[in-house]
Amino acid sequence: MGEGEGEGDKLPPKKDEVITQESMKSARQLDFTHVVHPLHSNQAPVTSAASASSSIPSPAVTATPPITTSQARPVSTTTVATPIPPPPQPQGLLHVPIRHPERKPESPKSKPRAVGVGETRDGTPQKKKQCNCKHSRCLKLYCECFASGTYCDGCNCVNCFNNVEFDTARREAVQSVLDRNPNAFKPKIASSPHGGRDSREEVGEPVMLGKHYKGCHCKKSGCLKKYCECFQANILCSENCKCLDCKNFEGSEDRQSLFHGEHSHNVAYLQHVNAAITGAIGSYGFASAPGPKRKKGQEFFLNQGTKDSPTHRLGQANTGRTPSSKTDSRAGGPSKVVYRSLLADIIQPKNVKALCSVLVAVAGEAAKALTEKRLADQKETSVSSSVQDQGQGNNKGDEVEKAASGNQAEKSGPEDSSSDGSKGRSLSPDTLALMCDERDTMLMVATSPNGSVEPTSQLPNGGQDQFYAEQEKVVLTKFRDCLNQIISCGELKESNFSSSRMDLDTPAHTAVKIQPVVQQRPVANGVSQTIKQPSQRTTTTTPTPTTRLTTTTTTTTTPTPTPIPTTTSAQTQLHKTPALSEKKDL
DNA sequence: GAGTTTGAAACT
DNA sequence: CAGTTTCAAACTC
Repeated sequence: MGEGEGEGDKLPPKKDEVITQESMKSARQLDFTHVVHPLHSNQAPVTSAASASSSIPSPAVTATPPITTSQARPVSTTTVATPIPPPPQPQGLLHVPIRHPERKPESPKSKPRAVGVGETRDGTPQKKKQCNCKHSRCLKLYCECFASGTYCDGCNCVNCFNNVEFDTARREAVQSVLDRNPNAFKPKIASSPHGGRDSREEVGEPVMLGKHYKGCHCKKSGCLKKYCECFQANILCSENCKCLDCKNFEGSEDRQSLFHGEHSHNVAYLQHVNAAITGAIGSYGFASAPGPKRKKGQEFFLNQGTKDSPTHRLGQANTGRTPSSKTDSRAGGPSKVVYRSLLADIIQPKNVKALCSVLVAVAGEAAKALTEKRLADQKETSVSSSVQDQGQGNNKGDEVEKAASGNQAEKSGPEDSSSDGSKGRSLSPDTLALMCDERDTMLMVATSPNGSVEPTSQLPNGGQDQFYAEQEKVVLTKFRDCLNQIISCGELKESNFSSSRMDLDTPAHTAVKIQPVVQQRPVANGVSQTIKQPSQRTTTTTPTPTTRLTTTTTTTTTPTPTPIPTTTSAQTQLHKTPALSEKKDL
């Protein structure tokens, strides 16, 4: 192969790519009118208009995360600004997973590809894969960008037609593809036929996603490599698949060893764990969303990367895996492992944000209080020193303080300190860690007129570390309290879940019953507690806690319970915690 | 980074 | 619809 690539004129337009201006309809027209979406029922519940547009391969209307959300970013390529005026579309369309999500999770072992940054539905930055097409002009489904309905953006492709300049050709290609397969631009991974995952998740029901509507046809990969679309999408092979020697089924030892065995420390696994935890704070971790792209994510996952969507991967527990021959032959192993925290429906991103705000506010308060205290101490010190020893250096008070601090030896001077602080320690580490969106707020607090809260400018160097230490202590204490509240929340939910399971322990709820548990070990800081497993019928898969998880492992990853505490009530519960309610006071 | 393998997409 | 070819990603070395 390889012949004929190069300049576009060398590529004779194939019969399905000949551009006929007269007959050509706009991409939107094409996509909105004649495409039938039998799979729509498997997608997230959106309006009919949204469903129609969800298949539109034009970036202007696909509303895939990378396109729709990246406009705030300084992306300079032409693909971001779409010349096509986007048709009116429901907001819900923005949440339609990107097409071909199974392609998106970045393999930890794959080559480092040039990537752009997209965002998942919740705004989490996520890598957008970029194609390397050479012969398809990015106008065939071979091209991931084209297949996902997006323009190529910063890709490494050659002779790319998948951009604004060649929009006409692109539209024609779209039409051609749609003629062949009206579902070509639909997500190939169907969620539960019973409804969208969103609605299910809102009621706390386990999100069962993932069924390749065409199925894979793998022969040699055992469906345990990313060649397999199912595997890549973190889903199990289904009865739709026509694969040979499939190992991507529940209970597969190969598959389990891949995820939980000797590879338990690899990046993919960590992505799984992280995705699970991400889910605990409200992210869907939909791998696909290139997402999930936790996507993907991550990349589920895992992302993604991202095999970053455990829930996604395990999504077939009660969906579509109808008792087909394939299912029957494979089932029998342990039930599916759903990495989903009890807190998944409790902790929402806004809660995290609120927590950050609270902590930042606490930091500010602490800084203020400490500053006042310090100034008072300094007054006393200076007075006493002047009385007792006027002949000695006028820095003695500072020296004493330095000695008390015990860690200021290498301070070179106020300027250095200030500059150092601006680079590294102008804010305490915990504050920095919390400052994601609160940076402005924090700066405002720090520089408030009466506030004397700005330690860098108002405190002598000698006490800075101690100052920060004290501030840190206050903040971390508050953070610990908040985490304890969250843990209590989860325990409450868990206990409700456990009790309710007894009620639900009927054959009709078998799928729920068999969900196993992932139990997080308590973390070293002693804050978290060992969470009892609600079910003993489950296989315990204990992800190895990593340093990356140090903070978040204070929450427990447990199976998704039945919807006992609804999201609303759970959130209310969370908001009742002193820590979060304190924000109002502040 | 180059070459190979793989399976989906495209084609016949 | 089945078989073959093309293609690009995944993977290996």
